[in-house]
Formats: sequence, C-alpha cells, structure tokens
Amino acid sequence: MKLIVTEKNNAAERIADILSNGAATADRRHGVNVYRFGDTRVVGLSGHVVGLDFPDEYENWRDVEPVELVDAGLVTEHTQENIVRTLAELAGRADEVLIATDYDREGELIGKEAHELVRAEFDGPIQRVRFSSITDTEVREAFADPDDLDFDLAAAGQARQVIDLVWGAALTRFLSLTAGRLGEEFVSVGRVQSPTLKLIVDREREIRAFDPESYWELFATLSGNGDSFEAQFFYDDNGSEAERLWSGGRADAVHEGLDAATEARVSSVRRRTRTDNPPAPFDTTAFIAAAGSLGYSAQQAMSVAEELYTEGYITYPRTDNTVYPDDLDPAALVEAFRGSAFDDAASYLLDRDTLDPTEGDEETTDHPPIHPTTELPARRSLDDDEWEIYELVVRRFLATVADPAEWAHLRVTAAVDDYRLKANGKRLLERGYHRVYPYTSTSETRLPAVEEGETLAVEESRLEQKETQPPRRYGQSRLIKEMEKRGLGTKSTRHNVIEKLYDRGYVSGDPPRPTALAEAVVDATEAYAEQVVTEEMTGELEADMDAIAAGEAELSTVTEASREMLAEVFESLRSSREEIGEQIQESLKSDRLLGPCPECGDDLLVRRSQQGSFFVGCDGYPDCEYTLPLPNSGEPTVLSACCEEHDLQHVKMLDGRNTFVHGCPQCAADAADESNDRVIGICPECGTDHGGELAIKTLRSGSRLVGCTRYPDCEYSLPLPRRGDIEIDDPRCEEHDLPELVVHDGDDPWELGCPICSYREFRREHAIDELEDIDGIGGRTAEKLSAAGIDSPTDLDTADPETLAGEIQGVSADRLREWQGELAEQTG
DNA sequence: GCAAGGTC
Repeated sequence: MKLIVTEKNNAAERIADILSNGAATADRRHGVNVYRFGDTRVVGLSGHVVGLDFPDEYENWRDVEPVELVDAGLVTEHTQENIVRTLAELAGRADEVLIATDYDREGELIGKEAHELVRAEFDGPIQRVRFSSITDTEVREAFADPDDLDFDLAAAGQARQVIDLVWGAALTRFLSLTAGRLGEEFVSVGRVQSPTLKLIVDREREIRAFDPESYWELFATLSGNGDSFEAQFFYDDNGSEAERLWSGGRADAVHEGLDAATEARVSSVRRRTRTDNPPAPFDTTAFIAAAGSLGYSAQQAMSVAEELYTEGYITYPRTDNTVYPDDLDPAALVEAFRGSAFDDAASYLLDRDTLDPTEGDEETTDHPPIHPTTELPARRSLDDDEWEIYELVVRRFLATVADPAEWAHLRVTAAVDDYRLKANGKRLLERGYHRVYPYTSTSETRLPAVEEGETLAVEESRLEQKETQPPRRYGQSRLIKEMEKRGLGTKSTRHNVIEKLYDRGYVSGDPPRPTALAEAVVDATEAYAEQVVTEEMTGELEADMDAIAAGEAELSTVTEASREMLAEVFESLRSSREEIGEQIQESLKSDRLLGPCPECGDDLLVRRSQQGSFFVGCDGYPDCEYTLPLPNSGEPTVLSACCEEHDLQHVKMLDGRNTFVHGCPQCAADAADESNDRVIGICPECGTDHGGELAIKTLRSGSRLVGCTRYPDCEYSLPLPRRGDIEIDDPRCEEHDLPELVVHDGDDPWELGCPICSYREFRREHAIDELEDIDGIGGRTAEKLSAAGIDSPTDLDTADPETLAGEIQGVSADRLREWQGELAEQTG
C-alpha cells in the first residue's frame, strides 16, 4: 500500500482527487479522514501533531526557578492523538510512504514529525514530494519525481521551536512571579509579541511627547462663467510649494490682502491623465487590510476566510504569494461567475480581448494568492459576514484581471496681486477595474473649465488656524503590515499575536492602545532582555536558521549559543527582581485607578467581584467599604478624562460595537439617586395579585429599565436603551395596556413603542442571529424556526425533530437532526 | 498555566 501524508485534511482530499482522477472515496478512522483509491491511502495531518515542551518536573511555576528552564531538557508529546494513531496504523500496512506537506520551512518540519511517526512502524522508503500549489499539473509532476526530506531545513524549524519556547517560557515565568501574577493573568513575553507590543508602546510615547504647533491656511472662493470653486493659498518655500504659514502675523497680512482683492487672474492650467492600476492579488496581509476597511478586525476577517476555505469557496487564506500560478486560467475562472450574483462584472470582463492578471512583488511556493474557486456558494448558504467577505475575495480577483482606470487631473493656479492660489481637480475618464471593485474611492473633484489668462472674481477668503497633529495610532491592519515589514510572525500567526495582546491585558480598544502594564513590561524587557523586545532577535534567528538549512551550522550549536545569551540575561535580572516586580504591580494598579475615595481618601479602583462582574471599590477595603456600581456589559477601561466635581477618571466600557463611555461612576450613581421612577402601568407578573406597577427606572450603574415597583419581591424587568431622553407617549398598546415610549437622542427620535412588544421583537431578532450562526441554517430558515417558537439554539437542541418538522414547511426532520448535530459540535 | 508555529 502507498501512503501519502499531507499537512491538512483539505490538501489530502484534493490530492487524492487529482491522483485518482476523481475516483477517491473517504473513510473515517478514529475520526480522521482517510482517502482511498486503488492501493493508495491519503491522510491529512492538522499542522504540527507533536509539540515541544518541558518535562513534567518543570510544570509548577512556584517550585521551579525560571532560570532552571534555560538549560532544561525538552520532550516532545503527541498533541493530536487521533491523527498520530491513524498515521501509525496506516504506516504499519504501508510499503511506500510519501510526505506531501506544504512546501516551506514549517512544512518540512511537520514532514519530519510525520517521518518519525511513520518510521516507528515502517522501515521501507519514505520520500518527499514538493509542489507550489495543489493543481493538477504541479501535483502530478511532483509525484512523478519524488525527492528526499530535507532534514537540515527541518532542523532550522526546530531551532526556532526551541529558542522561542525557552526564552518565552523562562522570561514569562520570571515576570509573572516577580509581579505576583500567577494563574490566568500572567505577564507574557515572546520573540514576536514583545516587539509588536513595543511598536504600539513606542507610538503611544511619541503621541504623548508630541508638542502641537499652530499654523494657518488660507482659502478663497473663486468664480467665473457662473461656476465657483475653492482655491488654496500657497507660496514658495526654498524651491518647494508650501501651504502652511507658521506666523500668525504673516497669515493675517495675507488674509487682508486676499480680502481686499476682487479679481484673480488664471496663471496656469495644467491637464494630465493618470493611470490607476488595478490592485495585485490578495495575500493574507492585503486581504486583512481590505476587510479591515469594511469594519472587520484581523481575527474576524481570518475566521470568516477560514470558514469559506473549508467550505471550498475560496483558496487557502494563509499565503504570502501575490502571483497567480501558471495554470490558473483567469478566463475560465471569470467564466464561472457568469449567471451568478457577479454576472455583470464577469460578463463585462469576458468582453475584453485579454485577461491579463496583475502581479505583486512576492512569489512563494506553498499556496496561491487568495482567490475564489469555481465552486460558487448560494447566497442563502452564507450569513451576511461570510457573504460580504466572499464578495470581497471575488471582486478582488475580478479586479486583478480588469483594466486600469484613467483619471484626468486638472491643476489651476491663479494670481491675486502678489499672492498665488491653486486648486486641484480630478475626473474619472475610464472606470476600468473600479467597475468590478467598488471598495476604493472614485470620488471626483470637479473644477470649472477655465483658461489661462482668464479673470475670475474673488468671492470670499477664509483664514483657518490649525494645529499639527501627533502621529496616528496603528490600526490592526497597519500593525500587521509593520510586523510583516520587520519579519515578525507569519501570515498564519500575525492576527493571532494581536489578539493575544488584547487577551493579556496589554492593549484595549480599536485602534489598540497600550495599558500601563504594557509600558511597564516593555520597560522592564528593554532594560534587561533587549533582544526579545526588538526585532533583532528575529533577524538573528533567521540568519541562524538559514545557516542550519544550508548545512553550515548545527542545530545544537545554535540553540546552545542562544541559551548562553539567555543565561546572561538572567544574570542581570537577578539583582533587580524586586524593583521590576514593584514597577509592574504599580502599573497594574494605575490601569485601574480612578481617583480618591470620598469616604476615606484612599484610592478608588476598578475591581472585579467573585461573580466576575466589575465595580468600583476602595483600595482601603476591608477598612473602607465604599463602592460604586459599573454597567454590566463590556470591560471597563479607565480614560484620561477626569470628572471635575469628583476628581475621578472617566470609565469606558469596551464591548465591540456596543462600546460606550460610562463617564464618572459617581455622577452616574448620583443621577440615579436623584431621579424618580416614572410609573407607566400595571406589572404583568404580579399586578393582579399584589398591585405591582411598572415604572421607568434609572439604576446607579447607569442602566435604565422598565421594572416592577415591588422589586426585589418581583424581579420583572425589560431593558431600555442607555442613552437619550425617554418620553412617554399617549397611545397605549392594546395588548399590554402600556404607553408607547419614544427615545430622543440626537436628531431623529426613536419610536421604541410598547416596551413589552419592543423587547419581544429584540429577542426574536437575537434568536434569528443565533440560529443563523449554526452551519447550514440560512436567514430564511432561521426566521421560519423563530416563527415556530424556537427562540434560541437551546430551544432547537431540545426540540423533537418530528414534531417540529410538522410545524415548519419545507424543513425535514432529518435536516433538523443534522442541525442539532452541528449545534452539538459547535458548542463542543 | 509559559512561545510561536502549524491547523479547525
């Protein structure tokens, strides 16, 4: 039997399909897919199936000195037992084994792991095949000419594993122990995460140190032939054009001059056409950036893309490649979109003579750029996010084979006495790729047609005082680009690293802002282990890995030298242990510090109750028991803005799209204490028995609700929006005999209606959203389920498929059972 | 429980 081992299931399936001319069938063995055709079996790993770790005796953080990890031996352990067992069983029956993992360094190491697992059961030939993308020709050619595994290249990957583990674990434990942070909230350090964090912290320091400078800009409205346009004053500054004036006196003088003038003479008109080339194919970084401008975080964008990939609608989303492989036939792929939701774009493109795809700078050997496959999803089989991302990938592909756009640029300069004004206009001449790719701006700036020498009227002039701005914080996609530029992380890990910084409490908000903890950790690491907080370590590691791969250095020599360096770091850390610990602890406190306690003058801090909810409490506890509540949604973060009345810093609740500023918690509590409940009707729960009434209430946490006046004896309540004035309107709901509520927040009043009806509708929509998250359930089906009384995934899970199928048209009991299974899998 | 790298 011939055994083929790939890096992932998806690759196994496709390779089996190609080599068997579509005849392969799948079996499951210990929950692992094994593809079979003739005498061949193909099995996919799941990336690394063995992991590197310290032996058990190093497990306890308190009992082991971190420095002991520096020279500790390492052991490998199986991390995917089912796959390892399947592989071993297949190897036992094989008489030929081919390793077909990805064609890159990490793939070679994964291949070596498979090699060792196979070798334990089998002593025949084990060979390696390499192909740059899983396409018919490439795969066939690779299998016709197998090679040997490159153990040097795999050893280069092992060097990375060892060095990352030893440095990361030893320093993470050291900082966590010195700061007294053990358990879930440890203080982590790593070769990739720490330099990334330093990027964010350094930028924040620049922003803080920034000293804004005033400057002035001048504008004038010019008109001629019944048309008017805006022009800006400019002057010559040592041979280059400048618009900003740095002296207020000079700005006033120019303004007076322009104000006094009535006429401007057009001194030049310059027309140029500009070619606007279509974008390069998507690699992971460019994809994340494009999805980012649609509002997706890096992590969200990748999760959706991975889902689309697993379903077979797009190619592998983790790639650095920006050049389509030779055997991608662009015309055939465009043709596949005829008659689809992208028919217009596809037909337009197929009317061209040639479809010549763009290329980016990077051509790699493991995966093609991200593009759609010829398998098209039905709109209703995807949820809104999936469809939006799918459409982005499709349109990006279509854009790469479309024509360039053409712009007409027009520049007009005019003279007013000795002063000069300019205006720039642009018009889209040829839409080109913008026809199929609506994500980049095509907004035009129109200027009227004016001729050189023409006289225009000066309608009005304007002086604007401005200030220079500090550098901007890195957004997530910008951060990923910076990481890529510096060689930090890989296409598969960069977005996870950013997510990790959030999880560790190093950054919050979007764009990510560093916490005081992050600054303290970067400070401490810069002082004692500079290598790990700069990209220098990655650079040196790359060089060492290249040397190992080229056979010029030994794995053990490289890791020994690295351990030696780490030992020196620990030498210098030893005497500063207490100082570092105090600094980190202080930073942790300052991240939560609001201001003085009104009762005892000690510090008020954001704290967390044993139940996990946040509140404001005094550092003097238990001597001082002063507390203030916080809203019950989101994670609190302390802002720099401060309440003048109470000297407490404002609090913001971070909760994705539902993020809001809570403000001063003392003010919120005071406002609630001063507000009166407004009775609007009878409590539906206890009104008839105990005379409970429903009232609009404001809680000390800032939340508002419609609740029973007999609280806490009756806990009936309905949520109300946090912001805006609530008006009680005249018409009453017939069903519930309650008034309709109107929320005034901003310009448009929001008619909330009867609070019971409105909450019921909110619950229904929420239920539909949740049901749609189950694989295989589209928007329509979710609505049907909801109409049949399924209010949540739990309801679906406990429903009897036969009964429910009888109530919903077009949904069989079998499909319901399928979804129940899916649900069980998704919720684990 | 530590890292970073695969993959889901």
